[in-house]
Amino acid sequence: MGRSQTHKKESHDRIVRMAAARFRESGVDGIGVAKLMSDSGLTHGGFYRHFASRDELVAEATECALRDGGRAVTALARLEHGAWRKLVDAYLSPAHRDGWATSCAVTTLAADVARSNERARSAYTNQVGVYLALLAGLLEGERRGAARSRRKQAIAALSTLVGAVSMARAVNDKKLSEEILKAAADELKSHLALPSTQRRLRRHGA
Amino acid sequence: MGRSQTHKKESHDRIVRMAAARFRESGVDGIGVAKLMSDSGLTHGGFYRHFASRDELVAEATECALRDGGRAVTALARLEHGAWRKLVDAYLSPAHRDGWATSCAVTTLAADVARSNERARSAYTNQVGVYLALLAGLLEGERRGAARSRRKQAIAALSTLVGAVSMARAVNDKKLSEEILKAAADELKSHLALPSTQRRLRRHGA
DNA sequence: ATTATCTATAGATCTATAGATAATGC
DNA sequence: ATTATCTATAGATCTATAGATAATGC
Repeated sequence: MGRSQTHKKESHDRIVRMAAARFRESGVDGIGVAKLMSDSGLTHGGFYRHFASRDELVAEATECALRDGGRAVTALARLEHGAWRKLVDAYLSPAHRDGWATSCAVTTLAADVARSNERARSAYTNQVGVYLALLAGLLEGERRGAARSRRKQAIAALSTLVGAVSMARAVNDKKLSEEILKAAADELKSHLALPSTQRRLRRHGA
Repeated sequence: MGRSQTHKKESHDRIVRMAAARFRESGVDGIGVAKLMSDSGLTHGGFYRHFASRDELVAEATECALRDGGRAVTALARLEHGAWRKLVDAYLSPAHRDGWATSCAVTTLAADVARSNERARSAYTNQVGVYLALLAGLLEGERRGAARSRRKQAIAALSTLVGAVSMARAVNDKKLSEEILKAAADELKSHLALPSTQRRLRRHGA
């Protein structure tokens, strides 16, 4: 039907975006080329005029998925007021836990990327770097110690976000799932966003 | 060749243990029934006399993988001295990061379990409960606030462990990977294992 | 005329089943 | 005689390719 370069680029982007969503939903091994193409409104025969191999799509879709999540997190981190709190609450929300297709790929694709090609892994590595810089910047706003200490805190905080969402998705006890999200959010907010005196009071009292 | 019930149980266990390792290595969708059977020294035709479906093996192998990791963590948690420190250091060690086949399934199979059957998810849920009880128990040893607070801290700590290992595996920058493991370990050890006065000093000084 | 996409298919692999084989336990 | 495992195969699905078709741009 289409023959123009523009049309081809649109098809290419549609396939990549579809794969970025479906890979997050079903896992990178959970959906095949034929289904991805038909979901994108195309037939599977055309696939290899767009990508040298399935693996190349995996790389492009991973890049796309990471960019998605990155945009959302960056937007929250740039808020004037309460950026840390809002970022933590959004990341650890039931909506993010349940919204696989549009979720942060640093959590959702972690295991798939670890077993995937170098291009996907490099995109993941860069995105982790971006997140750590954002989080360390927010900690700076809270005046928390030296730069080296802030980086460590950023790493621990990102780990907590990723781990909490991973576990909240896997458990099939709805109460436990929400408890995990809430506890991780509370700890991240109380440990890192309050002046140290309040922090002590909160810890030892009610 | 074999015909005894004993022999059958041995074959069954061998298949489950093989699957528990291979599923962690390659992902639940990353290896097929035929390969699992030949790796277990059997032919694929016999598979369905052991399991009603592939999904049943996924459930049993997930239970087995979770038990593996659980044993290792429980052993560390029961140490008289420095249990918290040793547990954190072992979980966040390069050896655990790289040892997929024998690693803690709460991290390694999180995404696969989340998309898997209820039996696998229930096993995962139970194991998370066991870990939280162990960690909260260790926090009690450190005299840290009320039980409710300890449970929250245990959830945040387990999230940090799981997230740090997930990311350390996915990034393809060796230095960043080790930095993630070390920073998460340092934060977990300094935040939770020191008396609160030392904690304040450490945070604001060197 | 070019080329993005389509139809059709090769060859490999997947889950699952049917029936044969051969070691155990009566 | 029973039954754990084997050989063989069905039918679906997977990645990848070859050649046909039809819309664009000269």
